Amino acid sequence: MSSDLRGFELPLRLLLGFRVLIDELHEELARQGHPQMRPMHGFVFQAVMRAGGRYGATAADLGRALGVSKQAAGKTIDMLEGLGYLRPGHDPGDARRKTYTLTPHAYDALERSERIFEELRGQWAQAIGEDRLRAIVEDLRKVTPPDMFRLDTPQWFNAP
Amino acid sequence: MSSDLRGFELPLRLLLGFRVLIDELHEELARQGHPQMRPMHGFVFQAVMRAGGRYGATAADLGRALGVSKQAAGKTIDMLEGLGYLRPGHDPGDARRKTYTLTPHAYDALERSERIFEELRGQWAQAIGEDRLRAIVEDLRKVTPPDMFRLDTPQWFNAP
DNA sequence: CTAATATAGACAACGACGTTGTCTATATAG
DNA sequence: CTATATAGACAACGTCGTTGTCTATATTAG
Repeated sequence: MSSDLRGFELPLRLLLGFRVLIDELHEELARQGHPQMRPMHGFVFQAVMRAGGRYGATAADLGRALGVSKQAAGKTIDMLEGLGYLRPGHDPGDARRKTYTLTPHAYDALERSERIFEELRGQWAQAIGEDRLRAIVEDLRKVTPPDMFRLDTPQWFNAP
Repeated sequence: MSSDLRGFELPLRLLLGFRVLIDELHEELARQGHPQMRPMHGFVFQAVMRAGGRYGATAADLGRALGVSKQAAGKTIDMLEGLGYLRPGHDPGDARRKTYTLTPHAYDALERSERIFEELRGQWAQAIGEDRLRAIVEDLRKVTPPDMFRLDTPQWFNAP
């Protein structure tokens, strides 16, 4: 674990940091009534809110937002509807659009995620210092793109 | 992109940082004679070196190291053998074991990856400062597990 | 030495999840 | 009015993971 990964350590630590946060988030979410939530879902919820129009987002909207085909987005929507996180609607101005919006259950999950992330952030701040933690986020902003929602769906992202 | 992702920003930045580094690595690797390398492969190479015995690693070794089934590991091995990154051998002390070791082509890829990562690290250091960059890695060590090689194979990790 | 158990590897069936392609219905632009 | 673009449904398929089964080889217990 020592000398043979000088250059490899930075990317690896970034990935591990992400995974630690996401894994702990979902362990806690499961305890708080959302055992079916997957890492991908939070991003999908965000995308549903952003990508849609006034009456919600369509599969095509979602596909564009997440960087997948509309068919793949449609399957994700079906699953989330089945889990009670999305509900169908329609756009009175365009009969083609079959829209979806977040249910209260989904907002609950988002709010809980927010709180859990803040708790985890607090733990990290305790471990490394609030200033250093803030510095990490500020620094990463300088070297990462501003658009956060093209994720190209990693598979472990979807793992149960 | 502003207020509705307070708690979400830290994990997202970590992921984006990882993706930026990995994507740029592979763009450059492709230019340097390794267009077929995928994000997963570097980890597999590391695992082949670590997980195996004196005569190389088997599919079962690799599966354990990467957290996937031996069948999945076997398919990965087949692909990497086809690309010229692994070559078969055998263990004189155990006729069951069908071992694999890295080819010179794989070592070339590893060395180039190392150099490219150092370059990217240099770019980041220029953007945010060498001390801050070092701090990021040191801090992340404190909040991430020491064992880095259980990755559970994300799919985009495998994307072309 | 032999018998029971564990492990390596091959093979097959299957499942999750993504893709592309085709088709119809509705909007929108010329 | 007509041509083009887009939404959505449906189907076929590819990739990559899984589990289950089978044989060969090692290892351990009696």
